[in-house]
Amino acid sequence: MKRKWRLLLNFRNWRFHDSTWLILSFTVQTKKFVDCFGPLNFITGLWKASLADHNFRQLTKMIDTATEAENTKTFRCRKNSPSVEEAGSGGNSSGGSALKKGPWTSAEDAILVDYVSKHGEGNWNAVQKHSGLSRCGKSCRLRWANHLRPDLKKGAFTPEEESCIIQLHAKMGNKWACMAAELPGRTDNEIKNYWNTRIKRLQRAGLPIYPPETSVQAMKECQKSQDMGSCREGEKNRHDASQKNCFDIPHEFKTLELNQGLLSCPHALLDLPASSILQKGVNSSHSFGFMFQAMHPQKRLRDLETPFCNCVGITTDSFPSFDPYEDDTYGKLGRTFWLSSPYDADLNVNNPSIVDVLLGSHALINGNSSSSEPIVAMKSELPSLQYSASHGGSWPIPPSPLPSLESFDTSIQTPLRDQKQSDCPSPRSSGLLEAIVYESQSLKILKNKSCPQISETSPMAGYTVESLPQSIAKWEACGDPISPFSQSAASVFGETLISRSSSDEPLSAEAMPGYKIKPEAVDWISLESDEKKDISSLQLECMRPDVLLDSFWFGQCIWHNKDQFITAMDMGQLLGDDTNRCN
DNA sequence: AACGTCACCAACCGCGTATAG
DNA sequence: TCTATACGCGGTTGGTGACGT
Repeated sequence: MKRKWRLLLNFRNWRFHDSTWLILSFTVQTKKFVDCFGPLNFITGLWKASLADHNFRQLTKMIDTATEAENTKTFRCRKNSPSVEEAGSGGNSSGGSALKKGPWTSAEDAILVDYVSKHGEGNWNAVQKHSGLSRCGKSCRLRWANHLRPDLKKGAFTPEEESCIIQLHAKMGNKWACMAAELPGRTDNEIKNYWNTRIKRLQRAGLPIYPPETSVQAMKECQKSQDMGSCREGEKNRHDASQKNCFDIPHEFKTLELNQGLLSCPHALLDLPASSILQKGVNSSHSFGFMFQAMHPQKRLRDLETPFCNCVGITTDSFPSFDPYEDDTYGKLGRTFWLSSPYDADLNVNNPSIVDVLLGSHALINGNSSSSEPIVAMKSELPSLQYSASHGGSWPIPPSPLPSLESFDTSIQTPLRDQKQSDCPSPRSSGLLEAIVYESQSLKILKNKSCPQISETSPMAGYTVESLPQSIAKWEACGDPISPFSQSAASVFGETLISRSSSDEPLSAEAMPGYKIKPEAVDWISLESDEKKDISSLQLECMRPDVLLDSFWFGQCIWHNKDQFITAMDMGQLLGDDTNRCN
């Protein structure tokens, strides 16, 4: 039995090395194990089979006692890799040399609650020292703030809260903490998670992030403050405010301020800031709410037919009204999809100026972008297929390969509008390129037109109710698989964002955190010679049925790192033996 | 039943800021 | 003024269960 513990010990130490981490990349469901070892992943089935609960603690105790010296040595070795150290810390080491990570146990919660009730909040690093919790102060604070605080409100957000969050986000942007302050009992993390989830949902559905009412309201507030002179007080002040007063106006709205002319043109609010998409990425919660979410292919069109009618009913005097919070995702597409796709080519053909206006984007003028926005990510999300595909069609061809976004401001100013478009404007590309093209057009327009002019020349007022649906119908009738509807920018973005990491870049250890392919020979070398013998001798037993069964579970290990096969088998052997013993 | 996908959530990490020495 | 430390915030990751295929 002693030998087995030693083998397990070796295994435990091994896990502290990056190269062996994968060995333990299994799911743990045995709570006791988690409680004792922390988030150390293990093989549930094997563990359950091999160790009864009653001797579980005994096992861990033995391991800790017997390996104290080795652990000390190991920790010293791991000192250069804090993350690994923390990740590997079982949480039961004494002296605070290792901090536990991962899910909190009820026991830890109790300790923390007890500590805070006695000492109050704050001084979180002292918690570890005085309470014996093997958690860093950061973790303690987070746990308390997000879960243990007595004033926390549990459960799903109420519709009122959701409404509030949307409005707050329209005003504040990603100031989660500030938003949480406005929502008693809710945490910034909660709100953030909610928002991110919601954003994903809306983007998948191709719906605007903000309901129009919220957007308009935020803009009104902005304009109001502008009228009061506060806006004009300077961007500097506003920037300061964004840092301090928690009532920052998202720069999308700031941009609107910059385009004062547009503010006087309500329908200009219908702008699609495709550039904001491009600048920020679709995951950006700062992405402007008015953004036309590109429609998904035909199947969505039917759902949207009615809303399109609603959409075209928009006049310069009114916005379509609806209850933006009727459901959580504006799931009733028909109700909420109040703006048409900007990639409706027929729109462009038949009513080019409509597109001009629809796409005329204040965001284009917005050279600023939140520091928190994933610009870089967005840059890399540009699907290369878009450009190459565009060559084959009559869609406006960019004068150069799809520019990087560093130069995007320049590229979108390219007067592509002057380029002749064919009568059959089916783009041979998906939405992103159109977005770029359209944005370039609209930028030029915005640069050349003042807002009143836009207002006067706006086709919105003269836009017929039939036009949009008809345009869509044409696309549907054409059945053009590569029509703008067949692959929208949004879908491209979304899909690309989701899949990119696995498809766009060659896999490498660096690109795959946690997947350190190269084994560390030191693990094996560092074993005592008698331990090697143990392992070697155990290999001879590998043909035993129970061992084979166990080894099956280590398939991942074998696959990822065949050099560590022995260790995996060793572990399987160990557990197999334990099974025998316990049974 | 197995598998894949997605939504949700908890927790971690890095960075910036505030504060004390 | 500089440095170290504590804290807070926002972005991101990883686990898990539900659901669909």
